[in-house]
Amino acid sequence: MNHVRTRFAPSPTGFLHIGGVRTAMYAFALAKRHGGQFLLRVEDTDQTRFVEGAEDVIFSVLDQFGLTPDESDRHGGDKGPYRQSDRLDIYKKYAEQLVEQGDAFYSFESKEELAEHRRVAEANKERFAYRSPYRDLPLEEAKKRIAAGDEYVIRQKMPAGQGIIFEDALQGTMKFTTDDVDDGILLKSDGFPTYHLAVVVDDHLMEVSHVFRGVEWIPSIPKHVLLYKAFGWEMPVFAHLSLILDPGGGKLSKRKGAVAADEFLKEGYLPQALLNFLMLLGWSSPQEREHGESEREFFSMQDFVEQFDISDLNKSSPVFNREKLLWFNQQYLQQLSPDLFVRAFTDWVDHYGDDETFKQQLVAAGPEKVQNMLVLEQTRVKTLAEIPATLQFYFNEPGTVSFAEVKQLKNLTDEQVAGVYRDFLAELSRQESVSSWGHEAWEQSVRTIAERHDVKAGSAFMALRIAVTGSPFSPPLFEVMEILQKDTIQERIQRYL
RNA sequence: GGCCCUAUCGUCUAACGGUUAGGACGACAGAUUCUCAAUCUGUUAAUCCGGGUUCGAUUCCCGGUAGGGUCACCA
Repeated sequence: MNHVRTRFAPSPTGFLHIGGVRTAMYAFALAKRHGGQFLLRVEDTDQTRFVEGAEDVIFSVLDQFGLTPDESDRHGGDKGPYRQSDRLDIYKKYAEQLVEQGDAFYSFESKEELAEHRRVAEANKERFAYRSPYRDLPLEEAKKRIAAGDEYVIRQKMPAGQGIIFEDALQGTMKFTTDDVDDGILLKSDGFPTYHLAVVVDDHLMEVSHVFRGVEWIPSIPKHVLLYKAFGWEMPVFAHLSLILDPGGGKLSKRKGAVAADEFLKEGYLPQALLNFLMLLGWSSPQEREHGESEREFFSMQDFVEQFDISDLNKSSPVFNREKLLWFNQQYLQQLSPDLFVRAFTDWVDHYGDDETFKQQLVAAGPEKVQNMLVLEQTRVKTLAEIPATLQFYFNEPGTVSFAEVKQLKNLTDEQVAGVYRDFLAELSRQESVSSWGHEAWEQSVRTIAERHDVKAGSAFMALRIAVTGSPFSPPLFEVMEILQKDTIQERIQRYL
């Protein structure tokens, strides 16, 4: 495959759907696999949907996922401009060319006429493709009206009864007829192109070789095919990607959690985990089949790039399974070296942390102590966002807990619990520090104390855990005490006496 | 409703005419453990239905059913 150029072409709506990341990833991978270019084009032809700062979101998200474009408005490239609103004169020129050729026409219907058509179509229960009454208006007459100041659009002139056969790299062969297709608008009355015109013109001019886009574009394929034909341009290879479905049915929606790419990041997912999860939604490695490596499901972006091919994609639509994503994230979190884990968390706090008190507490504790705390959490959390809550007890004195509510302590007498606390405090006061006490000796002491008061060792640990952390769930007690240090431990246990 | 697409455990998927239909997530059970996790082991569960084609269909064809997409001066 020579000269592979792919593109990602989002609209700047202010947020990037997680499905868009998957589309971009596939496009990115194909380009990289074949030593080609991956470009980013901003499709901002809908003025009514202009959102301030939306382009920043797109660039920032792609960057965080490592899907950095080779060409774009911000990365350079000689096929620009890469923002459609900066290409208006280009679209106008090509639209007018089509009019001159007879493949499009100036059209003057009012909003009312259009609404009437729609009403009739609906009443008939069946939908007929729209045929504009202006499609056969002599060009001279149309030009006169325009000169007179009439508002106009340019519509594509759909031929009657023409079969269209389309070959999709993923979907296979599809057949359509122009009788089902509208005389669709190519150039709007505000001078902006519609998607159909812009996408064809741009993909050609930018020399895009492979187009990845969602299946929602399939119904408009005939329009695009006819445009390529009218211009006499060769079509790129198309792959219409399945849509990611919501567990509740339909397109992945916001009902149950995030759908925007940066929301997932904010929720504490690692980009590489997200990417790995996403790539498996509709793709499976060819190596599985060849080598029987059916158990493999961890792929770095590099692994993916090395083996990605359109033919390994699935046509059916996958359901977005948040449990599995969570599992992937946990796995990736665990695989991180302690240093990288700490870095991932501190980066996350810098980016998304909104608790100023907590941030100050981290600074006050110092990097070494924070690292010690974090290492204890590495196998215990599934997302980075869970971490702040788990560290609270280090910084804030926990409330006291009623033992009656704690399973292991229910059957103990007040005497027993108090005895354990008093003896432990006595032992502790003899130690220089928790660290110098040492894990072995510390644990032996607790066990001995437990025995002395006729309490199970587990219950003694639990009683201490509750006093020190305020919760029946915590990281290993000795390590926790080492971080908290002698004085704090004494104070906290003292509260129960 | 018209047009288009899809259909293997609850979910993601493998098996490109011949397998005891495999793996992963989840769930459940056990092991381990000072708790919760993590880890290890095991169990659970699928070819949508009906016709063909074939010696033989998860796999090919047709129909049904179900799900999805789309029918804008939005992309």
